[in-house]
Amino acid sequence: MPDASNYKITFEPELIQEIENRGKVQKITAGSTFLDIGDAVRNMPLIMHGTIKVMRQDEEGHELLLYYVNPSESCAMTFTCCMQQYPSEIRAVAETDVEMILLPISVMDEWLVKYPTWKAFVMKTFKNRFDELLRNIDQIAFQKLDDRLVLYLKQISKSTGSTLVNLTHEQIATDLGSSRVVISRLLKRLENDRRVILYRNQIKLMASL
DNA sequence: ACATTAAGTGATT
DNA sequence: AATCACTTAATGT
Repeated sequence: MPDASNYKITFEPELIQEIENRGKVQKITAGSTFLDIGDAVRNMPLIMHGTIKVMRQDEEGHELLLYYVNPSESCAMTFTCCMQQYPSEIRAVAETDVEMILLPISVMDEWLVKYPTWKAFVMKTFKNRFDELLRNIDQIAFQKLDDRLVLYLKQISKSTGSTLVNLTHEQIATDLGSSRVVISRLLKRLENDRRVILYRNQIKLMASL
């Protein structure tokens, strides 16, 4: 039986019970795609451990990082897709090894009226994601790429709890929807300003960042 | 020693 | 800021 105790603060005991009764545990390994663009959404994931990376892709196959889904969260996009059975607009890839509880989408409607905390949870994930997307739009529209890069690096280091970021310039570029050359140049400038130190496959963030 | 992959750089659009 | 073309550096076999 799944253990939903992660969510004790969020949900009332009866709801925790229901989640544990009706949910199934699924583990996915780092790097595997758990939902691709066009796939049908059949389950509502509740993340227990790990991080899922949600991204979008344009016609030429360029990827753009949308957001991360962390433990005690669910994906706002799956709400919108699964309620009306629309195919997924996004791709979700396990950033780390991930453990989650899958809930049948049929419980959505039912719980929405039955459990106030469930409704609050759904609304909160919507609001959080919406706020974040707005911020991202601001960034893309109004901010220069170097600011975005700095923010990106800070976010990574915050979520890994380390000042060492183990990514290639190439990977960063695809996340930010840019090209490797550009990222390399920006990073070089940051290094000249003593805000980072560059290694192969690794970037050390300095306190001055 | 050689091949492969990551990163650096000038020139062009 | 993106792309091309090329160089240099690091790493694996």
